[in-house]
Amino acid sequence: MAPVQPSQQTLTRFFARPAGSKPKRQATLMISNDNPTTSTRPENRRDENDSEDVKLYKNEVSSTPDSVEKENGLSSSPGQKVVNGSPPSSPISRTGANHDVKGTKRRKRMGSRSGSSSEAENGGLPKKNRGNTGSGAESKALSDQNNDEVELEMNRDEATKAEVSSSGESVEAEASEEEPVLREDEIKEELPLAKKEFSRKLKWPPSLPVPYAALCATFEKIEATTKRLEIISYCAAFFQEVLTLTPGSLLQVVYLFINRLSPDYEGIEIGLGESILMKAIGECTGRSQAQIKADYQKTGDLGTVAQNSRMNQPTMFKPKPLTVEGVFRNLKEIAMITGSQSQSRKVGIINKMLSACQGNEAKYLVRSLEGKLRIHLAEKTVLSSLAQAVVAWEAQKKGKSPSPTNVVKAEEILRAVYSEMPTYDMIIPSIVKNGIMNLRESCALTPGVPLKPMLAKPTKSITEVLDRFQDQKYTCEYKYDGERAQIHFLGNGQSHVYSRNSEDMSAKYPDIVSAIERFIKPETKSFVLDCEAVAWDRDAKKILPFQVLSTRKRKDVQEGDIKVRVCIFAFDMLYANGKSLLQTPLSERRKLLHESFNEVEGEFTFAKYMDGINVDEIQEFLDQSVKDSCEGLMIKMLDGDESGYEPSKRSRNWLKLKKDYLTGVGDSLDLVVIGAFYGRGKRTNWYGAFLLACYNPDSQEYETICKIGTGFSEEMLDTLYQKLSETTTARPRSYYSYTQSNANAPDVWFEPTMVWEVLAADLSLSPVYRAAIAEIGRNKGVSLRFPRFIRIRDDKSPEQATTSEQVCEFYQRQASAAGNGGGDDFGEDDY
DNA sequence: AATGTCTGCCCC
DNA sequence: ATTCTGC
DNA sequence: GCAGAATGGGCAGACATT
Repeated sequence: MAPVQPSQQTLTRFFARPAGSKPKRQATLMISNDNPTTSTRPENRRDENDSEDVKLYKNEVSSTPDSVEKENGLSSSPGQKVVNGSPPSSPISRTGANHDVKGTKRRKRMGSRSGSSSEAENGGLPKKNRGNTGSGAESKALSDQNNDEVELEMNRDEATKAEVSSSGESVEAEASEEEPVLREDEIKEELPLAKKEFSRKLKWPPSLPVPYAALCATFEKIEATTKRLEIISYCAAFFQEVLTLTPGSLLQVVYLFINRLSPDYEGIEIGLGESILMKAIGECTGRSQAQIKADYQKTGDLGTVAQNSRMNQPTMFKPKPLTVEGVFRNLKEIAMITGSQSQSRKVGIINKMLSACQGNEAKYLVRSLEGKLRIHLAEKTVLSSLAQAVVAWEAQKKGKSPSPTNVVKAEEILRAVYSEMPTYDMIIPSIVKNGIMNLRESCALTPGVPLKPMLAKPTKSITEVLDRFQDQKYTCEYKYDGERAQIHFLGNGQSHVYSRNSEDMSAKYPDIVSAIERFIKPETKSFVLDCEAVAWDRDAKKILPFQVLSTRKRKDVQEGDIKVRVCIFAFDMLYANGKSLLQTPLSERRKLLHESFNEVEGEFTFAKYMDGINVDEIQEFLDQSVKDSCEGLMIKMLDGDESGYEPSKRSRNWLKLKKDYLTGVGDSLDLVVIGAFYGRGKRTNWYGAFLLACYNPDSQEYETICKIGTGFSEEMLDTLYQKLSETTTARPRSYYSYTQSNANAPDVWFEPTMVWEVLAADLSLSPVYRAAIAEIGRNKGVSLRFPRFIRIRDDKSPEQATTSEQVCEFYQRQASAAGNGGGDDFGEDDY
């Protein structure tokens, strides 16, 4: 909400870096090994990276020699052992390091958890940590002094002000309109200051290509904090710089920030993942796959692996520094390569880029290729930042200061426009040309461009639903278990089907595309519908499970070859005959929907619904929905301001109620932990997921049933690592039944010691898991859909875990509950 | 031609 | 998909 | 409550390998 944020919060509140964030862990690691002074290295490290980047393009792209010498001096200053932004590769053994990290982390965590109840006795640990990390702020100031004395003065100045403004911030965020004066101040003073910091470090000559290093330096800054306002300020400052110096590159810059190559519906994909990336890194650096893999395990980040191993390859010629344009072009080229040898050609391009990387560029390049930037910044934040940057830029052109009112307005406009037309290819040129305030005129909801679908919040009980909707009018609809389908009809006879993620599925559903006109009443000329496409058995005239739908072909589907038929269940209408209906209340949208189409059984029907009902009726409707092969209910506000269609918002205006959300209702199993996978990102140095099994008393074997990776608090993950790492075995026990050929094998195997309660939405027939494989009798085991951890069952031994027979019963019961008459009868041909 | 591996703003 | 976490 | 980032099963497709 707050349109402008004091960037200098960084300086005064550095110590408040949240627990569990990556930098914190690094700091913690070092605290445990070094004295307090050296524990400030992470801050130094970042500064140093910055200076490296500055050197990069100041020396090689252009020539503003101003602070280069000073910064060189800083880079070579003693005591800065971390050169390339990696955590210090600790001399102690991995195990030892883990113990230190986890020990410290755990104490801190528990301390902060119990903080309110026993502040006095536990407060010491977190405070100690804070103190140590907090000295980062001092050290930051110190290095800035080396760096640039003038800025030090500014920082101190800012720091004082930040104390004031940040203390008023929480109040202001909630009552944003009451203090416009303060905001005005902030705008005038602080935005330019944030900008100034970047100008000094990240300037490039006007109209020359944007150095990739400048973008990566911004990523680095962003990654170092979790404060959203701070992130936005870095992001916005960089965008503004791009607008000022090289406006033509803003589109590519934004694409790199959101880690995409084009609008989703164009379907341009990088088409390479972890495996090939590891191969590329190995090839480029002359290191073995085993080494790469070990590094990956240790750092939890392929980007860091690439950055650390990059230097090993001697280069004869110093490659030209990377530019945003060049990197973007190469990424797109990689995405376009297809056919035989395509993978090695992709690797070739990657290697060329990697050897041109300097400083932290390799890290972010690899993360871009992976498709995960992991810097706590994604679409929504980029949107806010973009709005701020544009307002500041537009004001700057007129020699004025940006007004906070305009910032708020611009953010609103941009958000609304983006959700209706999520296409930066249209939005950014329009902004640059016509200004952000006029954006609505050029970009609005248009059939042919998919909009972000409205999402629903999970609800834990019927009571919660009633609490939310109180005495207001609401409606309950069946939640069908299929695939979201946004159907567009352009009026020229053309139609398209888009998925929940705005992928163009028209090629997967030629049957829908050709049939849609039969369902339209004559007066309906153009529309956008929100629907669920559900697998449909035409003979039995009933809904088929999601697993059947997913076997449909996706490409080059000929209508005659279609094996899995679908029925469309329409539940909303977003656009009709040239008019957007997003602001229209649901009751009217639904009325319009029903007036505009004819139902055809088994092909096109309206979602079943029931309006304005009480608890018992909801319960009954919920049960009925499950009997009718649905997942549960959607509950939606029917009238008033809150009943509009809000694209991309998982708003409280739509709730979803599924039987497994209700405590004590879903399928709950007690399963044995027999293996684990190392975690990545924020789960580095922990297990990120586990392999579970049920028990078969007949064979006395543990049969794998699923992996599990959600439902754990960080504290629990820590505990689990400590407990389970002591039960590892070199090989799987002989009495474990699992699929061997598969790459599904865990990183570590355990002895069977622990039982967990696990919740699932459904049971599925699995190609890889072995649970109840004999009982089912189709040479397929059973697995769980949407498994999540509930709790440890200390009261159960592994032999008391859920048995294969019980798993089989669960599976059969589910099939009959769905009205399948005692056994599911789908897909028998396959077994 | 059969089989194996990897990938997906995949779908959920 | 579900879930947890910092803001 | 939002936004982001961990993680699940399982499918068709695309390539690589045999």
